[in-house]
Amino acid sequence: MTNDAMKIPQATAKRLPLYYRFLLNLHSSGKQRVSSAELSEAVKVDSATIRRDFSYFGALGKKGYGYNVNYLLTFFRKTLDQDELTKVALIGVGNLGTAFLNYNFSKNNNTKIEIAFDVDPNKVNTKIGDVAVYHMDDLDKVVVEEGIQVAILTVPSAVAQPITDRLVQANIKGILNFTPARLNVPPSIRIHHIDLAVELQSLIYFLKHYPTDTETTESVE
Amino acid sequence: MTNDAMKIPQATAKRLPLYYRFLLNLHSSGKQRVSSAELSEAVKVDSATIRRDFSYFGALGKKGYGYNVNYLLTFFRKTLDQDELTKVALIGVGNLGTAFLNYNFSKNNNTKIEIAFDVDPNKVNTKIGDVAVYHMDDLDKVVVEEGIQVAILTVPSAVAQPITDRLVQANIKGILNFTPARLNVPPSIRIHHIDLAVELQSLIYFLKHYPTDTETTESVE
DNA sequence: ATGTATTTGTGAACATAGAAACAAAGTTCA
DNA sequence: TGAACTTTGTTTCTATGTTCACAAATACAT
Repeated sequence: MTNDAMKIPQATAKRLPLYYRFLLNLHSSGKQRVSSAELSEAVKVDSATIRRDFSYFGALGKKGYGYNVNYLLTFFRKTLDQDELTKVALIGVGNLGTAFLNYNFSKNNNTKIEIAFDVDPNKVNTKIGDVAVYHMDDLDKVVVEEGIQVAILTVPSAVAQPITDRLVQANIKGILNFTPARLNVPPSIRIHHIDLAVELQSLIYFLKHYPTDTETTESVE
Repeated sequence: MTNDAMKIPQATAKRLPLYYRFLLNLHSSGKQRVSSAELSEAVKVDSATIRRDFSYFGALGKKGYGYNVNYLLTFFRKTLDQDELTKVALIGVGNLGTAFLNYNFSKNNNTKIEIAFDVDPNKVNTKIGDVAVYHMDDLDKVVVEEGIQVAILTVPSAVAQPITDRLVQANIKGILNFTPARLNVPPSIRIHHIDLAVELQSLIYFLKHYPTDTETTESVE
């Protein structure tokens, strides 16, 4: 296991892909250098936070100058991609799953959805956005054979746990869970939950209970 | 603006919808009482954290007994729903947007997607999962007329900012942004970003750099 | 060359979140 | 009733994350 970046704060790690994407944008628009202030404007993260984030990797910038876009880009490419490609499978080719398959991941990074699984006979043995769809029955076998390490779970919540159990058996390392179910997995497996209903509800809760700037100050438009 | 829950930590606020959903599950399975330990098992949140979260709202439980499911449920319904319904519009009826329209939000809570917008003539003037699709040209007018307060943004990133500007003009209060774009909005508007590519990339980063329990300790099964 | 402008990298202060641990209160059962 | 058990609510501690503020280093203009 690579130890060089072991103690980088999780909050920082979550921002890295974001920085990377905006650096790509800057690069393709021909920009040679960028300051933490400019980057801050683009990604909406405090400039001090950006400098702090970058500093975990050493001194990447130059005082009085800023950061060299190409250098940063190369550096983060190495850091994020970590040489080898991670194989991802998508489980459940419904609307949400299809959205993922059409999303062009590999364009900006080395992440690539290798295979998809579903039970629908109309989808099995077709290709959606360049990705072959297998039958769910073959999940265990194919995941092992292909050495899939990450699964995106976009299945009905009723089957989320049983399918997760099979993924665990098939030696998966991480799951991106879009179902509302809270999955039981051994502690060696990492799960990120993205719960669409919760996201919407909590946004609404914030709107109602946490007045934003202009509402707190006396003037109300 | 309701001030009673003003200083509840954001982390707590984000967990409320989750608690609410699991309480609904418990209720429909006939359970009368529940302890923080049981709830912890179900939602995968430390029981002390759950008790702490609940305590912000006062003493909702009984020592030696736990929490009354019905009472909690009623309490959270009031807290989350805040009486009046929040009107939500979905902008962009692609795969991701369609996933939202078919997702049965109103089943578990009062959140309801009222209208959708798209530019595709095949979709305009149809209904998808019970929600009418309008043409994007009518966005400004309809949003104002209907008093829409929240928008779910599932459009191509190229048009994200211009559409956001129109939403701001139309007096929207909050945006759930699924595009990779970081939107410019006045500070009075709250935006939650959900960036699918970033989620996937950061999961992979964590897998590679943050060994989980069983990998750190010597035994590996 | 010299002086002024920038802009980084980081020490220190502050803010937020999570978890352990336990007294106090209530429950349960004989 | 009273003793043993349960479980909350909160105090305290620790960890994590963010921001300020500024010295040090470099760039740039004249």
